[in-house]
Order: sequence, then structure tokens, then C-alpha cells
Amino acid sequence: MSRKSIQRDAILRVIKNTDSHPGADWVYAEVRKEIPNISLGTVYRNLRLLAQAGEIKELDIPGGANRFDGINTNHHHLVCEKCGRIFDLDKFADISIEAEIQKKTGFQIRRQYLKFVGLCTECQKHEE
Amino acid sequence: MSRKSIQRDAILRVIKNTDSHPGADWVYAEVRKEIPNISLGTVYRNLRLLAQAGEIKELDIPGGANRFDGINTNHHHLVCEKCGRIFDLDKFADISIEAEIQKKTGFQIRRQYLKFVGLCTECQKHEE
DNA sequence: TCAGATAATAGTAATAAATACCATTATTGT
DNA sequence: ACAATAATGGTATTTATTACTATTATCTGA
Repeated sequence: MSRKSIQRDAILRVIKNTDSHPGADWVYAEVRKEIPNISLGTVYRNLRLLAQAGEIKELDIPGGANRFDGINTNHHHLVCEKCGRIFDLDKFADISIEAEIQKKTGFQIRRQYLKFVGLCTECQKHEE
Repeated sequence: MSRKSIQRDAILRVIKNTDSHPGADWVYAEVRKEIPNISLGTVYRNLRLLAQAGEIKELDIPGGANRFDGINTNHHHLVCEKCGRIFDLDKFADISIEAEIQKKTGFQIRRQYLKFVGLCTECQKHEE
């Protein structure tokens, strides 16, 4: 990823401007409003590149397509298993056992993902 | 999932008897040694059912097929992003901020997933 | 400043994972 | 034993993602 491109800029901007943790298909549709003939492959390639570069986060959701998160500060997620919505979880202490794990196992930790799966408040209402 | 079936028993047994966090395709191949004409759809359906019933864990790995874990005690995972291997992480304190989150957000937490992605000791050697 | 090197793209084809479908088989309660 | 129906096998289909390739855009340095 050494040269800039209009497409990549647009993709990054779209993700940065939403807090909805979109999937690749949503990003594609959104960027197409601006660049109507952008290729889906370009979207996928750049999402991967941006995630590798640490500019966005790549989430993985059980039983669904991967989703992305433009906020690259350290935060975790609440996933509703009924409606599929994803909520950000800020302001909670970071899970700080990394150093201990690294020491005991020798595993070199690069990223940590903490995810809570359950029911959002709305879906709890419609549940009996 | 109210009736028993030979197929589901075999699938569960295969997963319980390995600590390798296999994917659906591996489970399929393995169960086929026992039930050669088992259907791939049956494997997928039962993996989903067993995960929903809490008998096994369903893991999701960035950039790959879903993987399963027959150990249903509470533990977390180390995922090597180079070789793709998954290591169990036992004996570490559970992430105990669930109650706090539940109280503040109203989200009803059912499962928690903590995953560390990085490099295993072996892949660190073959690096650079 | 423009010309060569090559990164990035568009468009399409191909792959891979997972699900849908449905006629047949197996399990269970009575 | 039998009726009701959950579960299956086999196949077709869908969905997400990647591969491929000719063309276009970006960068570098003479």
C-alpha cells in the first residue's frame, strides 16, 4: 500500500464516517454513490489493506460476513445474536493480562478481541 | 434438537476427542470414516445445533472458515495469524466485567469471547 | 515535465463456505 | 405396531470472498 488512490481514500472516509460497523457489501454500496463504477474487488482488497495497516478494525461475527469498524482506538464489542447489531463498548479497562500471557506462553500478541454475545435491550423486550 | 441420532452422536464424539479446534470440513472427513455416506449438510446443521446447545464452542477466525472447540469449559484462545493454529488459554482469570457492563448498558450477556491474535513461538522463529 | 516502472483498478470468472430444499429414513410416545 | 414428525442424504443454490488480467493511475528521477 504505497501509492494513494481515490478509491482507497473514499473507502476509508466512508468507514470513518459511520459508527455502524458495516460489512463489505454496505461499504461497496456507499462508495458507489461517489464512484459508481468502483469494483467490489477493490473494496475487499482495500478493506483488508486498511485493516492490516491498523487504520480500521476487522470484526468477525458468528454466522455472518465480516464487518469493519472505523474507530481504531482500543475498544470492544457487544454483539446481539438476535438482530445482529453491534454496539461499541468504550471506557472499560483494557484486558491487561497480555504481558502475563506473553511471558508464560511465548506467544507474541499483536491484537486482542473481546466480544460479548447476547441480547440487546430492544430484543429483550420482544423476547417473552 | 429433541431426538437423538447416530450422526449427531458421532459428530459430538469426534469434536470431544480432539483438542485441535477443527473446521467443519475436518469434522466431515473424520466422521466419514465411521459413517461414509454422512451428508455435509448434516455436519453443518449439527455443529450449529451443538454450539447453540452449549455443548461445543464455535470460534470465528479472521479470514477463514469457522472452527469448533469441543471443550466447553470457560477458556479463551490464542490465534496465530501466520500458521492459523489455535491454542487454548486456560487457567487465566475470567474477564469479570460482565456484571458491570450488564448494569450500565442493559445488554444481556450470554457468552464472552476473548481472543488474542499474534505469532506463535514457532512462527516467530521463521520470521525475518 | 515527461517517460518508464509498476501499484492499483474495473470487470469478470472462479472458489469456498454455508445453507436451502425435499423426498426418504429413523426415532419417539402412545 | 403405528402414526407423527425430527433428522438425514444428496443435490442445487446462495453468499462471501478471492483470482485473474488487460487497462489506468501514480510516483520517481533524469
